[in-house]
Amino acid sequence: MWLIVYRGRTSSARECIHVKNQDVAARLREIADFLEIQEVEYKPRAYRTAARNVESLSEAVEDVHERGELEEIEGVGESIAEKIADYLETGEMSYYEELKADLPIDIEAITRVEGVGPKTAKELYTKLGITSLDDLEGAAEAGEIAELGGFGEKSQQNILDHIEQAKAGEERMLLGRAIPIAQDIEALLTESDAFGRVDVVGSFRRRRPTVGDIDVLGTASDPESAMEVFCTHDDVHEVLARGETKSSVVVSGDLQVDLRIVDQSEYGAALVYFTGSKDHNITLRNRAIDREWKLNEYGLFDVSEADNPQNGQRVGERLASETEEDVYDALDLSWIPPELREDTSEVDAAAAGELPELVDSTDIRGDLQLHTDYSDGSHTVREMADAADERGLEYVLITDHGPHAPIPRTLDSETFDNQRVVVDEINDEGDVDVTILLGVEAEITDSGLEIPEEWYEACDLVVAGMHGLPSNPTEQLVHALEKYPIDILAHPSARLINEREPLDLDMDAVMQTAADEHVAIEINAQPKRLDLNWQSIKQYRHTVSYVISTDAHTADELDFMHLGVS
DNA sequence: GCCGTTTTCGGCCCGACTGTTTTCAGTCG
Repeated sequence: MWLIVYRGRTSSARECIHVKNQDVAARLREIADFLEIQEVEYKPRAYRTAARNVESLSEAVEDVHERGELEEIEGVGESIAEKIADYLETGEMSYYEELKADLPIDIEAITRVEGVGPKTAKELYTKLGITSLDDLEGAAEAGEIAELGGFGEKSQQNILDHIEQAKAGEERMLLGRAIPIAQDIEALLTESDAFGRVDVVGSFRRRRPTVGDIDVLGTASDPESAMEVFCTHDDVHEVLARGETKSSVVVSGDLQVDLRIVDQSEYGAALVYFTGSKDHNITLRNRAIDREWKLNEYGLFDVSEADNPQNGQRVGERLASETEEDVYDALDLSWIPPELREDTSEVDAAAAGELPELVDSTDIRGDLQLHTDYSDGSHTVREMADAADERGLEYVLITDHGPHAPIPRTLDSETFDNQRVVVDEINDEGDVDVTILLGVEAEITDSGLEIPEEWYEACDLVVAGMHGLPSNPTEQLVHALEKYPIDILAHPSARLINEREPLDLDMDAVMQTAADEHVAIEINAQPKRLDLNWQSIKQYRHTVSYVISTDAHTADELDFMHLGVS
């Protein structure tokens, strides 16, 4: 058991995963940096792989440790497992502390500066005694860095340009916020004569809940003029790099956008490569290597006859590259939807022809959580009904907040009865082609579900959710699910991406109770929630039933549905 | 330091861009 802590922007940067997992991952990454400085071979990569896999665990690393299964984590062997155990048991990782004692610099912060890596950090420490971001800023402002051999004015200016960003920490942008920006860029490039095909790839195409940057792939008959369009359009705040085939710019909202221009005949291989994830790509590449082939962004090549397969981009006989389907097919795999390319056994499933059929936006018939001006929504029941009708929904469930929700205005017996009348009227009039169901979002408190007994009968469905931060959330949730006639558990982990860590829940217990009590689990489509998270959705998909709801508080928010679907 | 439907030893993904080099190391994705 540990406390959920808030440590400002830096620690809340990534998609909310268990804090301790992130702490362990951060230590392992710093170890990798220190080893890289010492020019140790291969170990840094091993530590980084372990860090990434610890960070993306869907459960607390402490729980894994308690079961004695740390070595079951991909990329964690005997040695790294010992170090993790050391940290979990003592609060310190002695190996890390030793390395840090030898080189007492804030490696994590300093390498956050764009363009500054471990080697540079070491150099700056040895020659100027720089140990922190403040030291670094001071030295750059004093012009000391440009004086160093191997550095120049540009290196120094680069540090000054990016130090504020490094101080602020890394904040990943919500997918919901990135979508309009990415669509604008895509439209701008597509409409330009310089570009042929244009696709937004990377974590955006995989529809991760947050994106670190926007990766764009394109074709162009004249790459130079295409780069000109990309690097000089109105919204470009800074050009980080500009080459013949690859450029990076920063646009509004401090969002980095990378463009890669490739040949039309190699577009499929590039799509695969730049859609990722990194681990998915490595798995694909290893599959190619097993066959004496080579996979890169230019294609899939048979290098069994090649003299020097490492040498060059297009070595050997080309097997595939034009479309994604060609590349996957050549590797004896069915085409894998981008959302699944996270290296969570999708490659094995594709090899066995057992990929699941994914839910699509066109499968969505209704929306089972939305709010009106009876509580904290902006629009009336009638307005929400019209909006749902416009979007072709067959049914919606109105779920205004019940008593004890931590908001100024909640339903009471009088307003609830009144809302029932309004809903019945709209249904009876029949001038909207959508069935309006009436429910409530009942607050789960330490006393249970405190809504009037008669509401259970009056509601078509009861949604229950937790908005506070109790010390024993698992107990409260399990108790509520067992004792009350709840139909849907809303946003189970209560996370708010970049703002609030998920509740420290025994998710196995919650999901099993929900299954036993026939309670559906909500996939909340609000950009900040996307809760239940995708890892857990996959983990419990054979245990519970899911509903996807927008939790709309305005008519426009009904359009969030696609985020929940993703 | 990790890992193995050819290995418990011998490999480890791969290429673009920048700045400062006079041929390449460092960084990034």
